[in-house]
This record gives sequence, C-alpha cells and structure tokens, in this order.
Amino acid sequence: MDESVQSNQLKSFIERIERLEEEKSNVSSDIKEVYSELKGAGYDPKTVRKVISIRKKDPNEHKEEEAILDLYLQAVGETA
Amino acid sequence: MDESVQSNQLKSFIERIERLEEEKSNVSSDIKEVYSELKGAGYDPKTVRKVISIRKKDPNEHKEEEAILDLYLQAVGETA
Amino acid sequence: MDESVQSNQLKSFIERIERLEEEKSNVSSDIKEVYSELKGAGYDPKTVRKVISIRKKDPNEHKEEEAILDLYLQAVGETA
Amino acid sequence: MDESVQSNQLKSFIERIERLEEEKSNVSSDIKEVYSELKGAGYDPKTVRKVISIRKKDPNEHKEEEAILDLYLQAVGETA
DNA sequence: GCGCATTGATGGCTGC
DNA sequence: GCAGCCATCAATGCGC
Repeated sequence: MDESVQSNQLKSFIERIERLEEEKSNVSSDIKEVYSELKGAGYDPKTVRKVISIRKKDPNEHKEEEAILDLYLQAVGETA
Repeated sequence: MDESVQSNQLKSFIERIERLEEEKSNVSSDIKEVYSELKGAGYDPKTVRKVISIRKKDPNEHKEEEAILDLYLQAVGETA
Repeated sequence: MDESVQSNQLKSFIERIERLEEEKSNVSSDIKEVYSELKGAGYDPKTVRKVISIRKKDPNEHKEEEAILDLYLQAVGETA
Repeated sequence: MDESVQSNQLKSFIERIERLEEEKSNVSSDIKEVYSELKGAGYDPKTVRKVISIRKKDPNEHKEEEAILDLYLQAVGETA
C-alpha cells in the first residue's frame, strides 16, 4: 500500500479534529463571557454553576445525594 | 451585592449557558466520532491524541527551553 | 560579589523548596489512601469530601450559601 | 451498598483526613516562607517557580520529543 | 479587585 | 466487570 496516501489520510483526520477542537474552544470562550456578564449583573457565578449542574441531573438523583450527605453529617455530629 | 433576583434575567442567562453547553457537548461528540472513524481505519486513537497535543504546544516549547538559561542568569542578578 | 556563591544560594533555596514539595506530595498520597480505605469500608468518597468541606467553613457561611442557592433555584422555577 | 453508617468509623476516617490536610497546609506555608525569604534575598519568586517547574518535567520532555517521530511512524502503520 | 495560573476533583476510556 | 489512568473542568490562590 502507498505510504504517502496513508500519511495524507492521517493528516486529514488530525486536521478535522483540530478544527473541531477550535470550535469547542470558541464555545468555551462564549460561555466564559456569559459568566462575566452575569457577574456584572450582580449574580454569583459559582452559585449559578451549581444551579446549572442541579438542573442537569434528574430530581431524584439530587434528592438522594442530599439524603446521603445528611446521613453522614448526622453521623459526625454536624447540624446540617 | 444587590440581592434582588430578577427571575427572568437570571433564567435568561442560565438558558444561554445551557444552550452553549449543549453545542459544546455536540462538538465533543463529533470529535469522538472522528476518533472512532480513525480507529476503524487502523490508527491508534491514543497515539493520535498525543500527536495532536504535541502539535498544540510545540511552537512555544523550544523558546521556553531556550529561555530557561536566561532565567537562571537573571535570577542570580545578571541582567542578560 | 562572587557569582558562584550566589549560585549556591539560589540552588539551596530551590532544593529546600523541592524537598518541601516532595513532602507535600507524600501527604497527598496518604490522603488518597485514606479515601481508598474508606471507600472499601462502603462509604462514598465524594460525599465524604463534601462533609469535610462543610466542616471547614463556619456554619453561617454555609447557611448563607444554601440560602442564595435556594433563591436562585426558585427564581428559575426549580423545586429545591 | 450497605447504607448503615457506623458513626465512629466514619468520624475516624474524617478526622484522619483532616489531620493530613492540616499537615499539607503547613507544608504549603513553609513553601511560601521560603519564597518570601528568597525574595528578600533579591531573587524573583516568579522566575524561581518557573525554574522549579521546568526541573520537574525536563527529564521526560526530551525523550517525549524524540518519541514523537516514532509515534508518527507507528501511526501510519510502520512498526519501527 | 480582576484575571491568570496552578492545583484539585470529576467523569470517561483503557487494560486486566 | 472493575480498577487505574488520562483528559477535562471547576475552584482556590497569586500576581498585576
């Protein structure tokens, strides 16, 4: 099999990935911008992150996590 | 900080972020697909990852290596 | 001033730091081990981490964070 | 998972971790002190950090750079 | 006080 | 199928 053809194929794969990674990087930048905006409007970015992550999980999952946490907190004598 | 929360404004911010994160997630999927393809074509995904990561940082690397000697010199008080 | 003496001084500083960083790294390993143990005993490492971080903050701080989170959740219509 | 929590056992794990984290925190403080000292002696902390980080990774770096050509070769199906 | 850089935590992938 | 490894992502701390 022709060696140089394989080389081009590999190169092509790599360049596709690199293009996609640049896109991804751009979107990440956009997200960062929104967080900046929202911070400028007086919201707490860290808390907003939490909200988003909670919305991402299904409700039961979240409840259960909370329950285990409370269990542990009680076990070590922390008032939740 | 102004603690009042304008429900609509916050919601709007959050939804913008969620949309962007979905985009990002889609791009990530696309990347994964390319890795699958390339694996199907007989390339080793792990190796390709390495190649890509080296291509990403290579340009700066050598400069930095060169710079370290200068740094040492400066550090001992010799303004190069 | 003698250049080589300065060199030794810098070297000495650097080596002290490197020793300390190794210590730090060892302690980190120890911590990881405890998490492994505790996982083996049936506890959820992730939740234990949360417990530890809560204990680290003073109680009021934690309450307040929760309060803001609830506020945001309500604002976007999530049932906490 | 066995959901029963043996209060004392969990507490013991947590306290071990907390002790270790305090150690770690102390070592970090020591490191900061050395940087202060060294700054007092006229060295630039930022530069020293850089030197240390390069010393940490340097040994592997060149090998890796060397290896990449081999990786490319393997990737196109030439078993070197 | 903000942005950046490093470090630590989480989730996904690979090998056993 | 699970444990270890790696890559990504969030969070804390440092420097400007």
